[in-house]
Order: sequence, then C-alpha cells, then structure tokens
Amino acid sequence: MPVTSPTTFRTTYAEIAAKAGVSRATVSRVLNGDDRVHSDRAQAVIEAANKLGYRTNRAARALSTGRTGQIAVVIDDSPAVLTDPFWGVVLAGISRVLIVHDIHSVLMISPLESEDSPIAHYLEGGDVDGAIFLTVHQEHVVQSLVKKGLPVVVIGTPIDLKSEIVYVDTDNRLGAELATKHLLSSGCKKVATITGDISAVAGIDRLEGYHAAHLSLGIEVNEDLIAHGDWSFENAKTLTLRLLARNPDIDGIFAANDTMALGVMAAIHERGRMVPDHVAVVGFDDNLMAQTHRPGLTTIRQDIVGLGAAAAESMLSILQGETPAPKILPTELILRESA
Amino acid sequence: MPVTSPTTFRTTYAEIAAKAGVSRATVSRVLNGDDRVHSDRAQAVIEAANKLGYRTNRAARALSTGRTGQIAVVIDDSPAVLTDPFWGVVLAGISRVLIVHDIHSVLMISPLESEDSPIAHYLEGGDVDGAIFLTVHQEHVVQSLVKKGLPVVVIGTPIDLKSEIVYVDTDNRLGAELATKHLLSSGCKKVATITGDISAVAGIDRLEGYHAAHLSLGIEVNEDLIAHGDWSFENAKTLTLRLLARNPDIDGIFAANDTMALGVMAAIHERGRMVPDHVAVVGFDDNLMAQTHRPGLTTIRQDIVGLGAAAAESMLSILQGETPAPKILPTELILRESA
DNA sequence: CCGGTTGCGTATAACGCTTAAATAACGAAA
DNA sequence: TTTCGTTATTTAAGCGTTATACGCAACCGG
Repeated sequence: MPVTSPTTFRTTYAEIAAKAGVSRATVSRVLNGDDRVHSDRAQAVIEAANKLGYRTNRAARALSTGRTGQIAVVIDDSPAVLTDPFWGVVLAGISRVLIVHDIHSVLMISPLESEDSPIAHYLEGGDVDGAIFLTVHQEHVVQSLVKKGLPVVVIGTPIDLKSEIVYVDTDNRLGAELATKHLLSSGCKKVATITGDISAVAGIDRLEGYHAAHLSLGIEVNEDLIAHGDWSFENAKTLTLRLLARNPDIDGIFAANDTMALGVMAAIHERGRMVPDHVAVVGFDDNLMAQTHRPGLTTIRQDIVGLGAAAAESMLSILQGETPAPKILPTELILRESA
Repeated sequence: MPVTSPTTFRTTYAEIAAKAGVSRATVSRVLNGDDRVHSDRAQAVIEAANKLGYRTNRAARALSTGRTGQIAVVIDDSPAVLTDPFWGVVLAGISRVLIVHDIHSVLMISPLESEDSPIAHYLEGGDVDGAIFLTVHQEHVVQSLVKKGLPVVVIGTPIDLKSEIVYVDTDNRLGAELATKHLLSSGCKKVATITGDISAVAGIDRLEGYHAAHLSLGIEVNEDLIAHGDWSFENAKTLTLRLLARNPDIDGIFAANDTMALGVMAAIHERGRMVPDHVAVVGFDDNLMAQTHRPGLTTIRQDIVGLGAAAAESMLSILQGETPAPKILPTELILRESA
C-alpha cells in the first residue's frame, strides 16, 4: 500500500459520494460541470463537497486524462535576461490569464541549446500540456517540439519560422515609427538612431520604423545617422559620441531601447550639450529607468502585461485545437522631458 | 476508457518490463535504485529504459506516493515587486537548485491576502510539496500554512515569527554598516541616511547598520541626519533636498537601496553640487541602474542568486524532515565613482 | 537431513479521478 | 398494462506508479 500524502489529508470523491448519497461518477460529473444530472442531486454534491472542503487532486486527474493542467514557461538562463524587469511583468500577464483557467505555470529557467537538452526532454515528457517561450535563440529546437505535437507559443517574432510557430509580439515597427515621427515633427532636422541588435527581429523592426517615419514624412534617410548598437548602455554611449563628433548638428536621437537611451543621454551630457534643448532623445520600452531618470525619458511604452496575457490566450486557444494567428500588440508614446 | 495523452506517447513500465524480460515491479525497483536486484537484470532494465526513451510519469508517481515533486514559488502580484529585477535572479537561484533534485517550480503570482484566498487553498490542496515565499506581508497566513504541515521557506526576515518560520535573508545590518563605515572612513564628516520602509525588517536592519557603523567608530549619531524613506526614487529625492537645506554641510549619504540612491544623486545635482566631490553617495543592492548610472554608484552587493539557492536548499532540507536554521548571506562593498 | 530463515522476484492491490459501457428509472406511446 | 425509447445513474475498467504480500529457491544451524 502506498503512503498517503505527507502534508494534508484530502477528501476524495468517495467521501463526497457517501455524504451526498450518489456514486463517485456522479460526483465527477457535477464537479466537472456536466449538466446531465438532476439539479437536486447536483446541489447535494456541491454542498457535500464544500462542507468537506474538497480540493481536486491534480495528479489523479492528470493520470486519468493525460492532461496535467500545467504550462511550462521557458526562460533563457542568462543574466541579461533574468535581470531584465520586463520578464517579471510578462510572467504576471501569463500567470493571471492561465490561473483563471486553473492552469499552473511551471517555470523552467534553463538554456535550451539543443534538441536533446534536459529541458527539451522535460517538455516532451508530458509533464506539461504546452510551453511558452520567453526568448528564442534556437528556433529549430522549438520547431521540433511543435512537430512532436507540443502546443507552443513564443513571445517575440521568430526570424525564420513565422508561419510554423505561434507567436505574440509588440508592434516594434510602428512603435519606432511613432518615436521617430515625434522627433521629426517636433522640430528636429537631423534625427539619428542607435539600433538594437539587428540580428534580432525587434532590432530590425525598430530600425524599419525609423525608416518608415522618414518615408511617410517625405524626408530622406541619411545612412550616416544610423549606428548599430547592441541594446547596451556602454555601447550606445560610445556610438553616440562618435555620431556627435561626425555630425555635430544632430538634434534628435531615437534609441531602440531605454537602456541605450540613457547611454545616449550620458554621451550628450558628456559633450556638454543639453537634453532636450540641443538634442532630443526618445527611447523604447518605458522601463523603470525611463521614469526615474532626470530628465524623464520620452519613450514608447509596450503593453508588457498584455504581451504575457496574449501569449497565454494563444496557448489556451491551441489547447482547444485552434491555430491562433500571431498577435501584434500596439504601443503608446509616453511624453516626458527628453523630447 | 480515458483518453490518452494528447501530445506525446510515452513508454511505460510495461514496455520496459517486456523488453527486459522482467516484471513491472522489478522495473520500478531498478529505476528507484533498490539494490536488491541482480545486477545483470538491473542492467537489462536500464538498457531497455534508455533504448525506449523512458520518462517517468510524474502524475502517476505523485498519485502513488503523495508527493508531487513540485514547489510553489509565491510572488506578490504588485507592480512594485514584479518590475524589480531582483526577483528574476532569485527565481533563477531557486530553480537551478531544485531542478537538480528533479523538483519543478510552480509560479504563483498572486496577492496572498487572507487564509482562505485561492492561493492558500492551492497550497494546502497538495498540488505542491512546499512553498517558497518571495515576499511576505501576511505572516499569519504563512504561519497557518506551516501549522497545516506545509513545508515553507520565506525569503526575507519575518517581523514577528522568526522562530516559527524558516527563512533566508541578506545580512542587511552588516551590509549597511559596511556602507556607512566606508563613507565615514573615507573622509566624510557628516553622513546622513535615507532609510527604507522601516515597517519592513530590511528597512530596520539597514538603519541599524548605519547606527552600528557610527558606534564602532566612536562617532555620535545625529538623529537629524536620518530621513525615513519608502524605497522610492521620488521620495528619496524630496527627502534629500530637505536634508541638504537643513544641513548644507552633509558630505555623505547612505541610501538604503539603489533606487533611492539615484534619487539622492538627482537631488544633489539639482542643488548644484557634485557627487562625490561635495557629497559622496552609497546605495544598497547593486542593481542594473547602479552600474549604468553616471557617476557609477558605489553600493552593497547582495548575493541574489545565492539567496534563491539558499531558500531552495532550506526547502530540500525541510522535505527531508529537518528544521534548518535561518541563513543570513554576506554582502560585499562594490566601489564605483560615487563614494 | 529437516524446519526455519533469508534472498529475490512476481503478482497484485492501492492512489483518486475519468469515462465508456451497462443498468435503472421514467415517461410516453401502443 | 405492456413495451419501447430516452435520460439519469451506477458499475467498472483503466491511467502508470509504488509498495506490500506472497511464493520459491537456496542456505543455515541444530
């Protein structure tokens, strides 16, 4: 005979059935919302369950149904990712939606290098009903999981496999366009940009938005004003110093994220120039630093909670057998002092 | 007949047993490390299992043993908490340790208001073998879970129930002493402090460290130099302006966290004074902003990954029936430009 | 040399839930 | 009143593990 739960003693269907004077199957029906049961009996079952403080045993249900009621949330185990406050908020968005559907989020913090890394095995092993990826470096690994039938949603646009992977993302292109347009239409004559890592889709899209803004306003893009950054503060600062040295008349800079925008401002300051009087600056993300920095950073806010929520909803949709289309979430220009 | 797993088809003991020519129970024995099995047979079982790509069905195991192999990680669902990069790193620390022991972390992002909030029920329900709390506002809720037999570890020192709750924390007191001593011993004559929220233990301890530093150097504490903050940027800035107005000769400030230290520096700057030339500043946490801000913030670094790891280890210890003592992790002074 | 251990493996009963199949209950139609 | 067709319930068979009870040898001391 196996041991019983070490912590709590749980009440089972048997007890409820006894108290309500029905069979265990009827208890199951009632508790799972099957309406093919007489309302008085159903009532009796519900009362008995409440009185006994019943909590469903997920392990037993999982064993029986083959569904665990759990979704893996996979995060890359690198300091750069984990220290980004972004992810905590995304997690909250995911968790809030899933918990309403009684689905738990299992955290998997691990590098997903190859198709037979431990985490890939976990995911295939049936411990979870699906997986949401918060960062994807290895698209083929994700793809192989999809092919094995695992429901997968990715946060961020895939580079190659857009058509094969369900994803959600922020509208980086339009957000960047918004930012750049704001600079151009508020009097800046020469607007430069520090791009993100353009091997990432977000980096590419934000650069495209910069182009799109110029195009729609009929302004020629000067390639000399585009500096390729890597999302980091230091690098952005260096690039800005170089830009300003070559083009002293730059009067606006769009940085592809807030961290770089701070680097940009640091550089401008170091050159003895003022933000926004001499050079206006717009960032992207609206993170905590954008809010606390002085002058306050004008930036593009993403709906981060919404991103998580959208991913969770796509997952639910997949679990119901559908194939949801990619979701692209809108952004918003937040005006502060820097532009 | 119940449905089979919708995603993957798993290999079971039955198949392994067939391939290895033994019974299912023998397979169980071998796979659970019972040494009362002939080594050649054991070998055959292991080979068969590997060849078939066996993955243990956690639901079945959980049902049989009453243990789920899952630990809940409970985070308060508030923007202030979720946007703090701190927690992502703590999570990584927890997860890395637990996964080695084949234990999964289930994320529960939710306010834990009362003893019968949904999350409390989840935790009692047996879905997890224990819970690690990342923030505790409601100690009595935690206590009631402990009393019901749920293994619990709290990150951060409890206010009232130190003796009843297993916890891990950073050595806030000593860290603050280190910070203050650095200021005092590097030439500052008049060192003020902006405390954290002193209804939190971390706030209290960091203030105590400020006192301790003065005491050990034989310097009288001037109560007028202590301003009670709330961890926030804006508030710290306001308080600093007030401090400087009243005591223009302040030449050092210890802020109880980095965010406030930035507020302090903003205020100093606004008063037209320089950091560190006129006023030196030390923070606490060593977060990203401390690193990217110019001038770089001298601060106290906590071992955040270590904090998570320590919590996980305490949890493992409880699961083995022990009662681990509280663990207090050391801090380190990180020298940058601000002091 | 025999009854009583010991060692090892097999068979089997849980664990709590779901669900297909069997049965009972109940009207309505004949 | 009997019978058929529905619908409401129960019975029972798993889901994949773990752990106990049991059987069968070989092995020991008396």
